[in-house]
Amino acid sequence: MPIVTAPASVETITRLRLVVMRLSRLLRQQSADELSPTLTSTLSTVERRGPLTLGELAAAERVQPPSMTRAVARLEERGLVTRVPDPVDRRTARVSISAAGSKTLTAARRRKNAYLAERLTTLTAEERASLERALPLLERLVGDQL
Amino acid sequence: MPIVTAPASVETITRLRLVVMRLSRLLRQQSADELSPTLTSTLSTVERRGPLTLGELAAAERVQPPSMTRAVARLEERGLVTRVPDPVDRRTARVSISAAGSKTLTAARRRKNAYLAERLTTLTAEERASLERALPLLERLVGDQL
DNA sequence: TATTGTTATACTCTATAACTATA
DNA sequence: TATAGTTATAGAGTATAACAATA
Repeated sequence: MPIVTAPASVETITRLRLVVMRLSRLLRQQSADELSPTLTSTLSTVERRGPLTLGELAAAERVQPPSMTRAVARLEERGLVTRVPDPVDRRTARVSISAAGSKTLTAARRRKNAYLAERLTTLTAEERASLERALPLLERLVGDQL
Repeated sequence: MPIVTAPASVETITRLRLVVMRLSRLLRQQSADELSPTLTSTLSTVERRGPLTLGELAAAERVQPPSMTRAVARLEERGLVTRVPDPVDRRTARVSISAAGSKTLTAARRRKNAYLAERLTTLTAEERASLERALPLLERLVGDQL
């Protein structure tokens, strides 16, 4: 471990930005037919963190409330989430995943993962381990709390 | 190098997908006022790989030709790239970065990097090193050829 | 008044399909 | 005919501003 904590280099940062944008584009294209990355991410958060208000969801997904209104409306149309009005504060409702939502998410995950998994086979086991070690760091970068 | 190459776990792949989408969203938001991630990425490719035809650019950025037509048109409007018609094949032209384009890219890089760099300060030097090791692997995942 | 969420509107990015110009 | 690129069109995702309902 180095003693001096040099800041990340300009080149590293630039490459990180570019590779993230390109990878996200690839993932978005790949999922054209199914649940979009945006809806998948939202549905995953609903599944993982239980019933949430729209505002909490927007904060978790780091989008503005109108964007989340739209995303939840789509998920609801497709029967993947339900909204239960808060009995105390009638301005809000809790969004929960439905049985169909869980099922859809599982199936979507399988297909989406298959695509990435196929690309990951080009890496050695050691390289994949290296990638796994970097994963929590990326998550901290986006402020992901498990 | 290990003998057995265990496949990446479902959980790892899922997390990789989600974190990439969230990070890309964060980066896109952050650059609302300046050069968008799409234009930045395109301009970076033009800078790095020299004069390219529109088709070559589309392939490099992994978008369809109409998307690239649009991106290049925007960059051209803003004087960041130039198109030089191919003297032999008059259907095509070579796209090059302009002096203004280089200048803009450098400035954009500085601002965009500042944002990511700030977030990277929450990592230890060792963690940043870990992230740097993973970077080329992510690049291979998207098929980035330097 | 303040907060939560929605509606209205606009813009970027991307795609597919159909077309034009050139080879 | 085949290829390179463009135009037409559509849809997702996101934002800001203005609004409505409730606290």
